[in-house]
Amino acid sequence: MNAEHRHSGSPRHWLMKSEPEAFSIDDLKRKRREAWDGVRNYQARNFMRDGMQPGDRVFFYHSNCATPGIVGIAEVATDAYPDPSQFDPASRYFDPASTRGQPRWMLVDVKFVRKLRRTISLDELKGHAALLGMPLLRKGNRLSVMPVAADEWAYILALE
DNA sequence: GCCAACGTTGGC
DNA sequence: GCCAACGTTGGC
Repeated sequence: MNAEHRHSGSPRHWLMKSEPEAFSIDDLKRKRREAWDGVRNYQARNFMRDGMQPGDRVFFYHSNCATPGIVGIAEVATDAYPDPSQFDPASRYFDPASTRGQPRWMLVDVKFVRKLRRTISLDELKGHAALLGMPLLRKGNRLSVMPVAADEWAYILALE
């Protein structure tokens, strides 16, 4: 994806993973809005930097927990900007190779939209042939930010 | 807690 | 530029 694809067409859809022990959908609900810091994977960064625009919808996914799955909906609230944590030596996300002049890591703010009425678990998603093309379901996938096709988005919402 | 899968790093 | 070693992710 590149700059010429930005701001064209209808809003895109995304999926963002978070470990609920670190930051859950309930945390987002309480705070209303959050800077999605700590992404240190280039592909995930590129989706935020080059693909996301304010108003895009996001599936909030709980990973590394008892029942991994989609638990809510958020919305992209900003364009991408430098992740402040990369400049903070006290942060676990500090990156000594990054400079303010040439920041390596970008993020967006996301805001809470709603919780799903129930968790749509990873296990359940795997049971739908229509969804098997999702990067989320690819074996060994470790991306924490990924696109969701419009038809997959609608299909999943219809499961709720 | 285990470990497969993957991305990154660094020696050469 | 190769690739082994290492660290991390995340399901189970």
